[in-house]
Amino acid sequence: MPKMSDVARLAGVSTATVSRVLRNPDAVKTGTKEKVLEAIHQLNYQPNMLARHFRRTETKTILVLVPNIINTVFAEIVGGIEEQASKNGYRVLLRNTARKLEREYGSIEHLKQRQVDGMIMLSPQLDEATLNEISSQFPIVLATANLETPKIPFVSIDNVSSSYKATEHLIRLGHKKVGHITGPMDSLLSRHRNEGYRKALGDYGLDIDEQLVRRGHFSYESGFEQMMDMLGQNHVPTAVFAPSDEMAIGIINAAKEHQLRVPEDLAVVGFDNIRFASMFNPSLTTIAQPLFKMGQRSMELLLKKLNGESISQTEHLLPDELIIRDSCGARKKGKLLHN
Amino acid sequence: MPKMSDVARLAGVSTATVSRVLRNPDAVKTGTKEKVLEAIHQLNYQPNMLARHFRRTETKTILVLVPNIINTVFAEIVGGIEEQASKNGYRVLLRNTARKLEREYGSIEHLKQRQVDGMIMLSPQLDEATLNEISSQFPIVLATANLETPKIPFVSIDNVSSSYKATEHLIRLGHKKVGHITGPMDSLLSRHRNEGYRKALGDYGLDIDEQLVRRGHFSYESGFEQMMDMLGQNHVPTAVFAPSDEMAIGIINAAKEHQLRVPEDLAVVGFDNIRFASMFNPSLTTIAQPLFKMGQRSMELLLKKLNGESISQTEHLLPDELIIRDSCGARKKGKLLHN
DNA sequence: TTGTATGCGTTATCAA
DNA sequence: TTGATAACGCATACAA
Repeated sequence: MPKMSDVARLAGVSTATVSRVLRNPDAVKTGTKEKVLEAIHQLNYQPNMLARHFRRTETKTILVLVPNIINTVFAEIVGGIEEQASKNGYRVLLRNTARKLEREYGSIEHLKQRQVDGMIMLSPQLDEATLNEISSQFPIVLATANLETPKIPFVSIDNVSSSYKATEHLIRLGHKKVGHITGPMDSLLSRHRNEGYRKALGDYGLDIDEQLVRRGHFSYESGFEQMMDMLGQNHVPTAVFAPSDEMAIGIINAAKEHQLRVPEDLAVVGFDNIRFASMFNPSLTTIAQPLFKMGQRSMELLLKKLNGESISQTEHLLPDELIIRDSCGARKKGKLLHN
Repeated sequence: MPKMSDVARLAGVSTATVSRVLRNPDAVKTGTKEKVLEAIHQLNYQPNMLARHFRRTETKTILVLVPNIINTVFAEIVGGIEEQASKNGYRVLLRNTARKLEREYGSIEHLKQRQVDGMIMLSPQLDEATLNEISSQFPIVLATANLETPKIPFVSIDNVSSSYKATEHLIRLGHKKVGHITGPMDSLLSRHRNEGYRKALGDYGLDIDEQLVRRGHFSYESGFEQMMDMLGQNHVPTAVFAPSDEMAIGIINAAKEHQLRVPEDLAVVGFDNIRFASMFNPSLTTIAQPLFKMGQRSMELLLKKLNGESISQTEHLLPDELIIRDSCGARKKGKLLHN
């Protein structure tokens, strides 16, 4: 492997000049520059990035902390981050936390050891105080995370209003008994989605029937189980809002087990608009989060931090959208009205 | 940030000793070791990894090249790689090629510049000659890839036999007109799956009806479109083998559009056993690839290469499994038989 | 078992 | 505009 000094010798200049040609070409006379470039080409020289990183104490690498890479929601965000990062000469280091708190803590070591220049945390579980502490020392950005008192830039959607919108949609379709299976309540995001649901019911003068509100954790299984249980009671909803599409599918499959038709006997609205939402039968009415864009935006914010630019705003709520498909019954209703 | 010399001073030893405590503790007397560790603790010293990497010309980082991170198949393999990597002190750098050949080429620069110690390529598109060329210079391993003349370690399943198994299953259920929608035929993997399909038909004395063999590219859309087209003809299969679950779902939805019942009117077998396969209606009979394990194994092989161990075998075919669910009709048949 | 001294390849400072 | 040279922080060969 040729090194800078080899290039310098061949070009008849000093290593300093070679370095300049690479990093600050305008500071070198055209003639010398050409000689150097020619030598670089001839030797097929590649700078030793390890030396450069060491010398400059920067890695051009960012760390992305993912609770679960197999989850398509996170995978899509990572896609957006990766795209924006490589566009700007940054590389993406991936770390799966498997939702283990100690792994989130562990990632701080990476930053301290200067292994990465910054970090994006997807749905972090660390408490705000700790996050603020980290953020005061290193460039970090959060995604699909909300903060009670935002001091760190984060990218999300407005989970309260989106859930409101989803629930309202069901209410407007005439449902009085709208149930909800929540995400884990230690997550602010879940609490927000729960809040939006309750607010909508309240605004439309509907009482909240706590028997129709169950606790789950975003998964298919929890949706299926909670719904099976609910349908085992004599007290049954005509519509359910689920905080994830996976859960919505679990709910629908539970309904099918009980010989209920969806949407005729039970209307369901999900959340995320995963790829399979449109392939499922019935296709899911759901809230679409702009996941890829959220990834891009997170990286943009991190780039600003890395470049020392100031970020005026910490809260970056991207627009979500209610996608109306078949699971809520709106389309069938529409057809009936037009017949 | 305290450095090694700070620790050395505080502990009253030389930097060499501190370095030894960190990297080769057995070479240091217990007493000194304790002094040093105490100093490290007191100063909250973290080694500067950039310096270490530079000095040792290794990064403890590997590159994973992914055709598409949003695809759950790849995401799951990456999960396995990540798990095995972090278990062994390696970090995973992710690079999305978006199936662009130039990005695969570009990744070679990463290796040349010593930015990573090795690379795992998922379903690479580069030709074997180029791959061999890279492999002769750098530690690389391939996953979900097969090679005509294996010179590089790769992890895969036996795509011929698995497809044979899937097709055979349909034939044994009594189907004579078994169709197949292929993946892209420039991929050896697709050709293998096609080969298994043809072999099964041949072995069971069934003629291959080329009208029932269509070309697709693994996607839902291609499955849907090709099946819609096939069902538009007067010449229709009673069973179809699809080389991906997404495609199988597309096929099933196309069948539903044509008022066909699955599996009664059309039996379908997919491939991959994605998470959604069991949630879909009907649940998919499919070939399960041990994706997470394949990721782990790939990393294990790369670790061997990185440690200079010899790899006796280049071909690592992991066992796949035919998962029988509802889309093929075997369960219903079984029920009938027992009634 | 420990310390001394040197170098890894690049970049930044300073002087020319 | 260029060159000489000194770092950057750690690891190792060699000496003690």
